[in-house]
Amino acid sequence: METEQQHVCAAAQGCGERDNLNWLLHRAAQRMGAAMERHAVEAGVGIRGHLVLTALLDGHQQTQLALGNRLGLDKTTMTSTLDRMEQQGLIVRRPDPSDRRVRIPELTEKGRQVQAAVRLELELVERAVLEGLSTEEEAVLRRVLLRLAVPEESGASPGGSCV
Amino acid sequence: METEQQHVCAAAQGCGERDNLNWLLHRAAQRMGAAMERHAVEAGVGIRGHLVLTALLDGHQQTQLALGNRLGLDKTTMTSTLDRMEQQGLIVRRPDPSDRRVRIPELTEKGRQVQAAVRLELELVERAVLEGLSTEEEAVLRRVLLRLAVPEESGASPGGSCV
DNA sequence: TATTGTTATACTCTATAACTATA
DNA sequence: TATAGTTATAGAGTATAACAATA
Repeated sequence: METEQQHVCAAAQGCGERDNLNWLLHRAAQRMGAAMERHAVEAGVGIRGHLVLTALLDGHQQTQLALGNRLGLDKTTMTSTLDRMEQQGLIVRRPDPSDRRVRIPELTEKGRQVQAAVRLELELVERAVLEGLSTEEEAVLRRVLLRLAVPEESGASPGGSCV
Repeated sequence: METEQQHVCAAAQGCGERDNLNWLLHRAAQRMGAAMERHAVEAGVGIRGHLVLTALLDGHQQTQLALGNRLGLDKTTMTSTLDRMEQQGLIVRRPDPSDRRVRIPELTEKGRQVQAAVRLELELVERAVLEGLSTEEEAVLRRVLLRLAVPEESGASPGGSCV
């Protein structure tokens, strides 16, 4: 019916959703999240749980609140997520002697193993999704997304790497 | 306590969430969506509604199902979204004489006005978010995100533009 | 009085299934 | 029998507020 030119995009103001950066971000996140969730759950934890496991990997001791702020999780979300992970034996909550209000989440050996296993699965998904991109394109993507996701720190660490 | 080198990122496998492409996408989408939602709601419709309005702008007549597939919305989500928009007088559902099962959503004049007003607001947000990026960086971002968000079409329309 | 963490509550988004009316 | 759309329901994700223990 409209093979000729397929409409010239309504008043030169873009074609709709494809020019909508917010939509692009949400769709991309939705698709990638769904693909990863499938693989992660088979390996014993959701992507939310894996995110927390990975954040705990570096050995920094931090309160639940600090961990939530770092990952963009509400403290109530943090509680329920850690509840499930503690039941699964992936983490423990260690009380802090210097401040008896706080609890420091820490990886268990099982948590470390599950993190590593899931990480391999997720890397495969990520690699498949990024296939065909040049090294530079991927670098730009990561750098810009980091700016959008963690705005205040992008200027603080100009080197780009995490040291 | 650890000013020296701030930990060398746990076994060279990345610093955690900042190397997690899925997390970057979700955080970026979450932050941008929140910023846009605030501005959009003041102008009379949510970002979800504005997305639908914009998709209807081009005048293509399409069923609710087709519209939902295009935007990545479930048909049940589509129904409730259109319900609200029809109550607000932003769209009408026109029955299709050739197939009396389907209903074709169409913009009203008010819908067109609200779309334009909200669009101006959202463009300001988008511009603020992208501030500081080079033209090329923004182009790469949009192109790559489009590939992740709408994979099958990225190869079908090599020109990049939407004609 | 302020803060950490928990619980309760609610609202949105998403997905599934059941239902209708058409085809 | 299959499809478009609606409705009902349930599950996550997210946010707010109230609360207990502690600072």
